[in-house]
Amino acid sequence: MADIARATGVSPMTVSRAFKAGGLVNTETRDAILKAAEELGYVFDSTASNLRSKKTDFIAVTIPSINNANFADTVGGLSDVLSAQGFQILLGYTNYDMQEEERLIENLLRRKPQAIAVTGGKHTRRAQKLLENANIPVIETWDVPAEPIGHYVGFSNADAVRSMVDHFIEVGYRRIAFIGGDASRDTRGTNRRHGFISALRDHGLDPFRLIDAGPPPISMREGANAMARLLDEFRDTEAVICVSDLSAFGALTECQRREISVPEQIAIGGFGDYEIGGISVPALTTINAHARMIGERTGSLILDLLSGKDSVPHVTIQPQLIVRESSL
Amino acid sequence: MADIARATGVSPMTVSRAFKAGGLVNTETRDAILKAAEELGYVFDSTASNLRSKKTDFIAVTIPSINNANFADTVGGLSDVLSAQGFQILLGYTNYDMQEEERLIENLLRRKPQAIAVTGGKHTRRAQKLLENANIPVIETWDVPAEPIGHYVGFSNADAVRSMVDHFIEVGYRRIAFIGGDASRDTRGTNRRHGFISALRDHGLDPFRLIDAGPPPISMREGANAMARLLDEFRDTEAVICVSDLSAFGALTECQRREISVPEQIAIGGFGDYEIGGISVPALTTINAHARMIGERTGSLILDLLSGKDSVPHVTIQPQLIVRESSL
DNA sequence: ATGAAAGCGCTAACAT
DNA sequence: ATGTTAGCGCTTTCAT
Repeated sequence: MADIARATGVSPMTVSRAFKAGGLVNTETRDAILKAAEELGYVFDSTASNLRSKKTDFIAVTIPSINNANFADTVGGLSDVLSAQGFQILLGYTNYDMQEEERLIENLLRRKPQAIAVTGGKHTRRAQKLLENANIPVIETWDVPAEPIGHYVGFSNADAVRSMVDHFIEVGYRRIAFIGGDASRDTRGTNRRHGFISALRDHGLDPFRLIDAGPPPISMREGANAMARLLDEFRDTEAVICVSDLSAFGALTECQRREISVPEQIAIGGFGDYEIGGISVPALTTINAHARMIGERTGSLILDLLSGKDSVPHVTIQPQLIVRESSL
Repeated sequence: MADIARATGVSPMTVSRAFKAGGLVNTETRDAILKAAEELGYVFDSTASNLRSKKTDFIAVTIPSINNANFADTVGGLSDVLSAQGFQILLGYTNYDMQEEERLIENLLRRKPQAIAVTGGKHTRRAQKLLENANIPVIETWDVPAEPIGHYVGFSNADAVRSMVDHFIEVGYRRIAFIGGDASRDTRGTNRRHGFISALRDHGLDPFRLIDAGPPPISMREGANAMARLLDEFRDTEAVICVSDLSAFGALTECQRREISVPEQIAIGGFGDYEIGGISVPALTTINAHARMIGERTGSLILDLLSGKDSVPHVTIQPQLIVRESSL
């Protein structure tokens, strides 16, 4: 900036102002400054700006895995809303591990983000404390936390699955199984399984057809393997709900390999409304959790909070049951 | 840091050293400092560190879209290699648009990353210049650039498709079509189509069965729509190669809906070795471009370059043809 | 509309 | 092993 100031015969402060959006600078002066900057190959140094102004325009975001279309959609929504306002997302992957999440949150906070959005409503004690003391907006997503740290944009995974169970029962299925929902790592999957269990109980059915598909992420292949076990262990199963569309599609392919027709011999439901479920033959009944909208709402909430606008503390998303051929 | 220094009776400089990895600090002193830091709820401020030390530990990365398993894999590989060494990735999405890429690169460079990895080997003139003048390692990926800016980790998309054409012809297919490869935005897709065209010509076949699936990203649905057009326009087609596994799977579902058997009535090939292709029924013949390895190699290359180790300037990945049921 | 002075919170460089 | 000094490149604040 000093070089540009010298070249244009103004003070560094005027150069600084010329680069800001609402800078109160004479138009001609600004043009001269921008021209000199381009000629000198000047690149604005935000590290200095960050330090002095205590504004980084970073938004920290943690997701379990980048390689999941649902979370990618959420980040996409967040990114579109926030980068339009000049924010840069600092993305980190927890790999579905709360210890890893803690490390990640600690590292991200050192970068002085102006807000942080985390996936899920359950964290280590220390992570919880770090977030509480960070003194920036904290938004938990994809869940309804038992004790929210700050704000949240989420939904009840259990209730969402319950709505699918109700649908299956209404259509006439009774011997219903569930695939996935590892208790050790994935709270959302676990909540979905809990929702399944309590819904079956409420209908007077015994929820013993539970197939463990291992810790997340649950691949299509693992869904297929789980389906194989289900078909072997509980031959009279009429319907199965899978923890995600990916495992549900894997389960479908296992049926295709065994020439078991879906839904005539067994119905299948998934979760997440991934693209695959809408185009597979048969198409998969699923729950649309509005992944992208979660990101967009989180982004708007952050913008409101940072601009001091008053805003609702909690946003509850309404997941939508989508009935397709696989359960009819 | 001053507070911690006061509380522990040392100088701020010692506190600073206590937080560094190889810090030459007395063990007891360090313990006392870390304890005081924890008690005071101190969070290290990297914005100040970044400015003073001219090291941000940021690595900038641009990809066309976050919602693509191939690019997500590349970022995953990059992230695993780099975050283990304390680097934070600054991710940006170009949405398959070179103008958007230019804006993105300009913004990312202001953050003073220590290296930048971009997807593809073609950029606007200005983006090219920005990268050249950035004075940090620049790595182009997923392609073999005509004029590399710095380093690259990639492969020839055209040659990869050529290997698939060779396979199709060897198996006996002659009337072969190609779906995708929009010329306006996606250089990788375009290169694949070029590879298809020149391979067919080399085999003495006329490559006129080209179905445009629109600008990227090409969804499964768009693949299905393209397949519908192919089946209507060129009824005697024996085989089709799609620009990606996603469109290939969409094409497969269109065949399933029309009760056209694959590969008996028409063979299908994809690109990218997405999970879907390995588990669909029939499984899809594809090209594994080693997306994750591209990320890992790019990460290692960056580590080498930043640590002054000498390293090969260009890494050429060897894509692998994977023959599955859909082309037998 | 522009300028001058001061300082953000660290760490490079040098000293002991 | 630890301390002192200075300063990274911006922007806040106050002045004109």
